[in-house]
Formats: sequence, structure tokens, C-alpha cells
Amino acid sequence: MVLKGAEELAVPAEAARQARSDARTRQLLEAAARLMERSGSHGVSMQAVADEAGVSVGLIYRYFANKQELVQGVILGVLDDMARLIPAAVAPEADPVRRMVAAFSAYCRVVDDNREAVLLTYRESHTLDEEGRRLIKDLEVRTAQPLTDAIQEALDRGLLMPVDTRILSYDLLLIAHSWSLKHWYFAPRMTFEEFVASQSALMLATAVHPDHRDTYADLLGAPA
Amino acid sequence: MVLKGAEELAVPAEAARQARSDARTRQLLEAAARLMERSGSHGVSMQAVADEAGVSVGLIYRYFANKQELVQGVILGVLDDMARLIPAAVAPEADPVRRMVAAFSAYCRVVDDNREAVLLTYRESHTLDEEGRRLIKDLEVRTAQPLTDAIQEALDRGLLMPVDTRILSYDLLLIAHSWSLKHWYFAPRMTFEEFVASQSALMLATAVHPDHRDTYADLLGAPA
DNA sequence: CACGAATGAACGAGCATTCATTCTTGCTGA
DNA sequence: TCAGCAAGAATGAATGCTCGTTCATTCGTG
Repeated sequence: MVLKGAEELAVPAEAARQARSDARTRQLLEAAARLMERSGSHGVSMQAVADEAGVSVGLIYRYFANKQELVQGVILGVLDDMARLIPAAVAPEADPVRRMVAAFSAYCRVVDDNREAVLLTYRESHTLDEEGRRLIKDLEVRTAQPLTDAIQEALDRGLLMPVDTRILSYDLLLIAHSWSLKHWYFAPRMTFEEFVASQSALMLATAVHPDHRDTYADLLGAPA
Repeated sequence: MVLKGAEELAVPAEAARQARSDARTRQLLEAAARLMERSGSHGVSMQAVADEAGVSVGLIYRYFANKQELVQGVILGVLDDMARLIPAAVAPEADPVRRMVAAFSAYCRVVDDNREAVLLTYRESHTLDEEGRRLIKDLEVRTAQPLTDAIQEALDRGLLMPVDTRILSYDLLLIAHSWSLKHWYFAPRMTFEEFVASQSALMLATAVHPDHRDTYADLLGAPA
């Protein structure tokens, strides 16, 4: 949620107004997100958003200049959530390779919890303007940061084969997204846990240096 | 292009009409595809499609019952093209591992030639009905078939580590798509050739059995 | 000439956006 | 303490525009 911070907490009345305004903004964005994840931004009218939020149409325009701004708020909100959730979900593993796996499965879990939201970002990003798209890219790269960091550290310690960090980390990000993008393909063939385990095993089989394979035998388990 | 076959070639007049009708259908689908790849189906009006094709709005309704049917035609056309192009592009390599690489890079090349069309299928698939979505899934799985076959054969001959064919082939399909989906990320960081080479090397590093690595040293070249 | 192909103005539904009006809230001065 | 009064919050009917779809009419061809 990208909300203006209350700049002057010195004035309590002002702060209270700011808080109520933020709450309304959140309420509207949540209602819009709920609907748009189902039907896409074009399938949802401002009236429908108002109804879902239990307010009148006119009120939306007090908080968003127009529909495009509302849509942008929804998408950036979704991505912002992920940019917060994913770093937070990364287990504080000491070993870099184990942290890679932890970061990847955390990413998958967040994707699984927000499958429709992930789809929404792929479907609707192009409706945003230049500035909006720049923000999206920044946020997405940021969600991959924990993964990138873990890979880089594992590389530095000689635990991995020489791989291109930029490629491996983005491939993993994309594979995590694929649990949402290609749910119709994966879900009938395996459970979520099997998906994460198999993909992790595949990644480690790729990347871990042969000298250190034994250390991670527990993670490399035979693919389902 | 999914066109009704001329059922009765015995009647030449009928065949001629059929041919002209097919040409119109193609003309309209191409015009619609050109516009929708830029602006998505909701951003394109029937009037705009008619203008682009150089015909009147009314005529479209002679060939498509409504807009949704036109959109479906465009998306299925794009996927159908790929389902034809990709198997055709697979080099007739004898060695299964080299065929894997050939299939993957062929897939990437087709994606590169149709970047906007690939984006369109991701953005617009959800607007189709149940039947349309079933067709899409069939076509997409079919595009992965050459890849799947090559992997399976390599596995059978003991050239690969034990991997899950279903997962590896779909990961590769997705990674090829990612040249379109995440073009903004990859393109500033590497050329198309570097992308294909790095991803191929990554795949082979994963999958090729250590006993046979030397055979494919030329493909495993250090990642860019 | 007859029949299918093609036209494009007209229609109506749906939608984003506006704004005159009403309601709430919290402050002020008696 | 509280009546009353701004000012901001909220309402929702009205507006105007876009767009999908229709169909009476015209065109071209075999």
C-alpha cells in the first residue's frame, strides 16, 4: 500500500483525518482488487467497485482522480505487498544454499496465496502509463532481491557452479510465478508441495557445485 | 488459422466462394491481431478493426458472430501459428540432447519473432469461454511436444540425470516465453543470442548426466 | 437480372465522470 | 455543557460519450 505518510503528527486532528483517509483508500483498493482479480480491470465498473466497498461512486473520485489511477493503485498495491511479504518470509537460514531454497519456497508460497493477484499484474500492467510501469519493474526486481543475494553469496563461497546470477534468479522468479500463470498445467499433475520440492531439486541439481552436492543431499531428493 | 475446410471441392463455384471467404477471414484476423497486439482486445473497437482491414464494420459480422468470437479467433490463430512453427523449426538433429537444445532455441526464436503475440495470449486468454480456454491449453501443450519428446528420449538413453520430464519441459517453455514476458528485464542485459546460449547452458548444466558432460562441452560454454 | 457481398448510419446499452445536494464531525463561544 | 455552525465527507441522479450490434440499402458479379 503506497499511502502518503502523515507529515505533521504535531496536529492531532490532521493526523486523525489522514488516518481515516488512508483507511478509505485501503478499503477502496481492497474492494477493487477483489473484483479485478476475478474479472480484470475492464470487466469492473466504478459502480461495481463502489458497491463492493459499500460506498457511492462519487466518493471514489475523492481518493482517485480517475479509473486508471485506481487500477494503478491496485496493481502497485499487489506488487508492493509481495515486495514486503517475500523478504519477510525468507527464513533466517545461515547457509546460503539453504537460504536460496528458503527464499524460493517463500516466494512460491506468497504466489500461491495470491494466485489471482499475480495473474492480475500480468494481465493489467500494460494499461499503466510509463511511470506506473517503471514502478512495477522496480518492485518486481526488488522481490527477487533476497533470491539474488543468496545466490550471489553462495557463488562467492564457491558453493555453486559458475552461473549467471541475473539469469538464475529471474528464472526462479518466473518459475515461482508459473505456479500461478500455468496453474492449469501444474495443479492437476502435482500438489503445491511437490511443485516446490521438484523445482527446488531441479534448481539445486543445476547450480550446486559437485564438490558440495553431498551437503545438500536432503534437498536434492529424487524428483517426484 | 482455424478455418473451415472446403467440404465440397466437387463444386468449383462453391470452392471459389469458400476460398474468398477464407481470405477475408484471414484478412480480418490479421488486422485485428495487428491492433490487439498493441492495445489489447479492450483497447480496440470493431470500427478500428474494420478501418485497419479497409472494410466496413458490418462486414465483420458476416464472418464473426460478435467481438468475443473475433478475439478468440485472433488468440487461437496466434497459438495455432506457434503450434505449427515450432515443430517445423526443430532441427533434425540425431542426438537427443542436441535436439533438446535445437528445440529450445527454435522455440525462443519463434517467441522473439512474435513477441507481441505471445504477450497477447497471456493478457487476453481469460476473456475466452471454457471451450476457448481448452483449445488454448491443448495448443500450448502441443507446442511443448518436440521439447518433451527430445527430453524423454535423452532420458531413456541415460544421457540425463533423473529429471521430471513434465517439469523440465514446461520450465523451458516458460523460459522461452520469458523472453517476451520479461523482455524489459532481459533485453537491456543481454542480446537474444546471449539469452538463448545462457539459458541452454543452464538447462544442460542441470540435466546432462555427468558421465556425458564432455560430449556437450561445446554447448555448456561458460555463461555470459 | 438475381443473389450474395458490402456498406455505414442509427440505435441502445453501459460506463466514466460530474456536481448540486445532503450528511457528519468536531470546534467555538456563550 | 452544549447549540449551532462551518468544512469536509459522502451521495447518487444526470450527462455525455464510446462502442457493439443491427439492418435497410447499395454494389458487383456470374
